[in-house]
Amino acid sequence: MPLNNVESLFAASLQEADLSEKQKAVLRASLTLFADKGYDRTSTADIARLAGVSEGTVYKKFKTKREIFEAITAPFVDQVLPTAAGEFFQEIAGTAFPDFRSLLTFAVHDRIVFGLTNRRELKIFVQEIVSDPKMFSMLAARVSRLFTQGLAPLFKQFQDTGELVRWDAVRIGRHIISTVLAYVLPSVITGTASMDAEQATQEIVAFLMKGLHP
Amino acid sequence: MPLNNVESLFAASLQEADLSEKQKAVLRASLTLFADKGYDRTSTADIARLAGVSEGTVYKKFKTKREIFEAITAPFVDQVLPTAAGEFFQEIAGTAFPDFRSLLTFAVHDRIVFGLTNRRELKIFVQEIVSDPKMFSMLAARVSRLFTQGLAPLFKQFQDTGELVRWDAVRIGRHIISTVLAYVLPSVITGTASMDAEQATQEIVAFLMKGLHP
Amino acid sequence: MPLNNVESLFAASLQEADLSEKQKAVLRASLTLFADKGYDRTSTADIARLAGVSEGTVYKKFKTKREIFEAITAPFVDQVLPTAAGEFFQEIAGTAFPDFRSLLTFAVHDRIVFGLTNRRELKIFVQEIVSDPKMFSMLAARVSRLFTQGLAPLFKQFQDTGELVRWDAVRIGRHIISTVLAYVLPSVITGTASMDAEQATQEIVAFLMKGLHP
Amino acid sequence: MPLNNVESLFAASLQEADLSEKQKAVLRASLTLFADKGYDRTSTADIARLAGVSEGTVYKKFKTKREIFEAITAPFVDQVLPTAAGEFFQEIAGTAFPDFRSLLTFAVHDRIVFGLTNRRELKIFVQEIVSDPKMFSMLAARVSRLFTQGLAPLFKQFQDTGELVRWDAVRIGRHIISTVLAYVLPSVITGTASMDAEQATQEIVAFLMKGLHP
DNA sequence: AATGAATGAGTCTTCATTCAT
DNA sequence: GATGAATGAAGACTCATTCAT
Repeated sequence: MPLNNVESLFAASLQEADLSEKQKAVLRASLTLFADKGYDRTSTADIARLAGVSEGTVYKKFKTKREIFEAITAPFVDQVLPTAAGEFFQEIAGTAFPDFRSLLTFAVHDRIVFGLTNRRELKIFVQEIVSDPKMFSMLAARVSRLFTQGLAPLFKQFQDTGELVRWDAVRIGRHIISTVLAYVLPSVITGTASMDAEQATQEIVAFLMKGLHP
Repeated sequence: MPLNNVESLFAASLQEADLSEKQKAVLRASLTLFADKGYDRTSTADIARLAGVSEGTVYKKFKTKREIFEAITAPFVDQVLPTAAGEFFQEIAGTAFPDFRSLLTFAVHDRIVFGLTNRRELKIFVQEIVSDPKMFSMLAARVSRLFTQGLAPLFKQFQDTGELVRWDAVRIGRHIISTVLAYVLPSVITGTASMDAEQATQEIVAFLMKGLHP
Repeated sequence: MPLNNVESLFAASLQEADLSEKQKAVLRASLTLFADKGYDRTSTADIARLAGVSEGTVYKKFKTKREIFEAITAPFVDQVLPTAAGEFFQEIAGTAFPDFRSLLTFAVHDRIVFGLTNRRELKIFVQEIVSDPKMFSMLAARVSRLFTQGLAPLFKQFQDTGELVRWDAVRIGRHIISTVLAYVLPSVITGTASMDAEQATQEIVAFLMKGLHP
Repeated sequence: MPLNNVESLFAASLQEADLSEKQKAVLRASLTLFADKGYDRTSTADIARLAGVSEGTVYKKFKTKREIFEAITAPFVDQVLPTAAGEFFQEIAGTAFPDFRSLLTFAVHDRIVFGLTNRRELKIFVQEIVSDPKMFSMLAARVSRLFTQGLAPLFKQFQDTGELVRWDAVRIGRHIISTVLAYVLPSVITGTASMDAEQATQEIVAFLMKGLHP
């Protein structure tokens, strides 16, 4: 079963050519602090200190503190989620899943690993979603589209074989996502990685296979 | 089916005798602003303005901004959650549920109504949980105890009749909670109440009854 | 040797008819707090709390915080000092001091007891003098007048008998006062009364008798 | 007779390399205002205005208003007093004083000049001593030690030659200090320098030579 | 007379942001 | 590109004072 190859999404975005070493340090420090204390409770002085640069340097590439935030989260929402979804599809398209359980097992495990790997970015993201309803709505719409457009045909295939209940794709997606999040979010929020991805996958799949059975 | 009779938990706490009308306005304004913009992005000047009082009045009863926050959330975590759980148990104990579906339907519906009714307090709560890992851990421990101590015997009863899968109480609780939250949290975060509690209850119960079947 | 009979100057001023029991409590509390923490660091809320009255009551008799201060210090400077001086003179006039040592011993002991008795009032006074040059100048002028007008004839008498050096009255006064203060002020500032007035008088007189000898 | 060469103690501390021109202006303005109005009655806005800088600048180097106070007084108590005492001793050790009068004349004149030169720092110091008994006790202990340890041998020398009364060093010190302060403090408190150091020295020495004679 | 809730100007402090070097 | 001193607009909080009851 192929593993998620976008493990270090943020690290990848740090490779971008137009960022000096110090700018990257700023991003890294911001990521740490935003995740630890939240955006509002992190000062630009904090960032400069942890990054080991001057306060002026923080503002050389990024015009505002908000821009730093976006440099961290925008890739996440604009590229990473779709990209991840894209790769996800390619995996799915490239692999002939013999049954729904195989697909579910792969998908759940993949997303758990993704979530744990990008734990800190995810936490920043979650904090913002909870504070900013617009961001939540945007994300919800995007995920809805992913299910209604991208995944619906796949679901139909398993619904036709009698392996998947004939609910609409969004409802199915909602059940899957909430079940996965129930295992991933505690690690994201507490910042600990103490989770057995294999065991979690087993438990989730066992529950979902029954819950989503026709 | 008995309905949640703690609908107006916050309103109830506003009745407390030692709060003047203006002090109550401060609490009300704080609740609104904290829920809308978050604790950090709400200034005491904002609160004073919305409450229609001077900034000095804000600090007459509450010595710090944080105390206002706690005046809103502490009742929630210290009394409301246990109280709600207590009433919940009394309902359950007082009512002889003929089967697991009846219990589940009641519980799910009750919590959905509770969540929607206390939408704004819940949002403030969620914002803090996401920012403060300690609060998350505390809440997780409390809920765990609720399931392992309070609900385990009830679960056992239905496990013996073959209606409920023989998983441990925490895992069962996790699946139930995450499924309910998947329906409630969107309303909490966006601040809209546009949700059909009956329909949601039906969908959730249908899913859980299968997922938690032995 | 007559003893200072104005021991409780402040207590006396508290007897005034136009002060209710609560108003007196306000004055008492203010005296304590001003002496302990200084005028600026004492809030009217502190005063109300220690006096056991409401904040409104503090302002019933006294229109401003400053007025409370003056109610404490004005008697001190306007009546107490002159009054004390007056009584002092009467004692001196009434008593035929056989020699300068007798006069000095009486005066020094009297002023030490006076200072220790009114320790807290004195401390408030000293704090204000140090902060407000005008008050210092006023006091200096008053004391100068006391010596040049009131005491000069007396000094002359002992200068004529060869018991007292022929310096001007202000200089003599300066030496006497500074020597006495060197013993009294430490107790005033630290707020402790741990001082032996008899021993101090002896030491001071021994030193002054030599220093002021022709 | 050597003159005190630490005349501009504060100015010297302003030369420190890690202070920008504006930071020095902040210290200078604070010194002026603290001396004029006292610490509590000086606002940081006052300081910024007089220094010609923004309020933010005031807090760039000094994290609190109290730190500014300490930047002014700490050198005074931690370095200046001991240093001054040290130089004072070296002068005394380096110079062979033929008699007690020579020593006294030098010491008194030196301390008068020192006090007048550092008039404003001294005033701030005095204000704090009067408000804060702890500071007074600390200073008193330090000065006591200076006399019992550093000066006692010197005193003994003159006591053996019959030039100095056989009182303990602290008592001798107390008489000297109070007599000097009687001349210096008026200038310190009123902020005027209108004093003839030579004349004052003469008067003080004349009085002390007699008062401290065996 | 007494209360205590209410006020609003003012205080210390923080912080995102700018700019001369 | 990088620095860090400087800014000034808020921010949380205090407090002397007032006034309806």
